[in-house]
Amino acid sequence: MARRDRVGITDVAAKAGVSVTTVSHVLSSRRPVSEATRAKVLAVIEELDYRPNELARSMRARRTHTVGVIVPDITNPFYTAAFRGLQEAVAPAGYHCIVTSTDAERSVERDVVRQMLTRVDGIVMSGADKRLEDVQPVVDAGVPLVLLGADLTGGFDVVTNADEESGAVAAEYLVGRGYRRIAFLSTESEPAARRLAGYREVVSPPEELIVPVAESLEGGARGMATLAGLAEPPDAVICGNDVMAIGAMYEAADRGLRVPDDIAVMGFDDIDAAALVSPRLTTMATASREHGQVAGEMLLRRMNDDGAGEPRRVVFPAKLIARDSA
Amino acid sequence: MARRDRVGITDVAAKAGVSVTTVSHVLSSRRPVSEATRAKVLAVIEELDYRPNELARSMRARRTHTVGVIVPDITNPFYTAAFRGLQEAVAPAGYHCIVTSTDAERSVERDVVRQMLTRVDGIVMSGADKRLEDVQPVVDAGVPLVLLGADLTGGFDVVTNADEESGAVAAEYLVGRGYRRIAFLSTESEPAARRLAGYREVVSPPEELIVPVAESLEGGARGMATLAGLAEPPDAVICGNDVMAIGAMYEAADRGLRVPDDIAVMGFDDIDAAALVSPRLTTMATASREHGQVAGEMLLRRMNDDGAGEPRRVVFPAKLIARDSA
DNA sequence: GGCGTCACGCAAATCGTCTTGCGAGCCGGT
DNA sequence: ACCGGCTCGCAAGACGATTTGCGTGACGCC
Repeated sequence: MARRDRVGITDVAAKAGVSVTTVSHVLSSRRPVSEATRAKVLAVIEELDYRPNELARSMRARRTHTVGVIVPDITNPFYTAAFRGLQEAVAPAGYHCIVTSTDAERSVERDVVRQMLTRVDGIVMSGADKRLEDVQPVVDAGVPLVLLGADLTGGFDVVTNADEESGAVAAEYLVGRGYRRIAFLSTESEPAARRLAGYREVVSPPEELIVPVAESLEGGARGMATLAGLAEPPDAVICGNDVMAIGAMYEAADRGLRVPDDIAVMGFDDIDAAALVSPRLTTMATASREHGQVAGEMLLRRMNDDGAGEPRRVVFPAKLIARDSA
Repeated sequence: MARRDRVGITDVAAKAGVSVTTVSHVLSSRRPVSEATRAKVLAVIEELDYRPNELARSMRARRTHTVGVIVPDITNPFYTAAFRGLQEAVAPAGYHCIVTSTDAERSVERDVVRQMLTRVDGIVMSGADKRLEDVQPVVDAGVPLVLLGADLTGGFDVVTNADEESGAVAAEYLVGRGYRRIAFLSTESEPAARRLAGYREVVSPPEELIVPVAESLEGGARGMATLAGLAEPPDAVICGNDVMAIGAMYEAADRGLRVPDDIAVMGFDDIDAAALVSPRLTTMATASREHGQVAGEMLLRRMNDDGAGEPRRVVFPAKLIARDSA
């Protein structure tokens, strides 16, 4: 590929008429350098557009100024926003991010982690269905780790969402608005299960009002159909996430049901589309960006202020976004 | 941080009772090794969970198996999907991705590029408003580059979208459906300008039908308001992107205008919400994921099959997603 | 016994930078 | 003339692996 011969520290030294030692010391301030030579060296560095080879530096210093980020699906807005926040937190400290989307494949994830271990200073793993065995290799390697969106306990920090509380808040909100028969469209995913649990604590519903569906637009629609067919249909429904909620609203519209007059609909996540559908969807937001930000800050601490210390756990509180659908 | 003492190649050699040379050779197959010792070495590697230090390897080999990705905003679904495609293309070849979201800040971008140059084998830069001067440093450094979403010419590959054609196709579609007065809500952005140009070639509209607005939900709404107030209002409107189109539909609904009966609405991008609003939005899709995939493949070629050769240019054709709003 | 092949070890060089002990000039002060 | 500070050069060692020329036993074959 004939990568153009990079200018090295020796080139700078030669051109500036000093030794590499001195150039290095100008850069690191590890030894005093006279103002005159410092200026000279900096001028040459500027002129030659010299950038120290980060690889060599990393090798010597045993730190790469890089953090590894593992997400199940970067296409999912939650992870995207979290990554954004994470980067905002670590970039000012000079850290880059290696990102890998694993499709939630455990084998892929394992390989990626192994590869990463020798090239990053810390790792952020995300995904609601993480197990201890998935993250153990990182802990064993002594690499700082922050878990995002899952809630495990081990030698690492955790930042997650108050899903259960969130489910409860949603239910309470509906109760407060006067709804009496509140249904829940649930799925098998971890967060949905916790949201369901929170809802249960508030309303103790008859089992027929809890309908398991697929985590999709169609799933939501089918759930709404099932509920509408009940002998005694609900007057409100909480859906495992916003996409399902939107699907449910469609089905309601198809059946001539008015939202929220005939049936109220709530979702979770506050995706972009939630504010764009009509009626605008009332939902429980997740502070995804803040998740990432906090994860980044925690990781920085572990990587710099020398990471020992108790594992920490940050849980983001539920946040209601009241709009028109409930 | 007391990173646990990593096992090195010497540890493996010692435990296997062979020399580092041999261990290295079973890994690289650069010299023949007897089946017996190869097995022994591999067993020890497994047992010790040895992973060669990628940094040292990269340094020696002068290649990092890492590509740098620069996007204006990773939160934007277009770039997210493109990144997904990119990763799908390069991961099988053993490449990682360093991703940085620059907020389209030129200064940030410049710094990031400089940092990246010493640690990646290739770079993908994206953003519609790239200028030659932004990418020149990469070319100068002799690092393979692929530009995504912008259309410049230089010593690098380009993959972009047929925005102009896309605008023309949208206009033709409306004409074909019998619409006669077709308006356009435009913004200052590059892609929007090209889409507008395509539309102009098809309909040669009176100037009053081209209304410049802000690139947002509100912008779309205001644009619709303006058009509705015209002495002779349009019967269709093409919006610079889907978000504006959705805003326009809202305003139409507020004014009692039925879409598409009273006025048809089209957008660009095919964002998630486009399929979720009602009526479902007819729009021109961008094959974002494919953009990334192709970019990845092009970059791989440059990095491996030894990159010389004519710069290549891939333009994705327009793709109409016909739904209910037009 | 001579010779060729195999399989492997040894040791040195490389990648580009940082770190450090040991001096060596130089200058000013006494 | 001596001494203490400064400023800087020299040279060697690390970081952890890859690569290679040169040997050297072992073994088999003629």
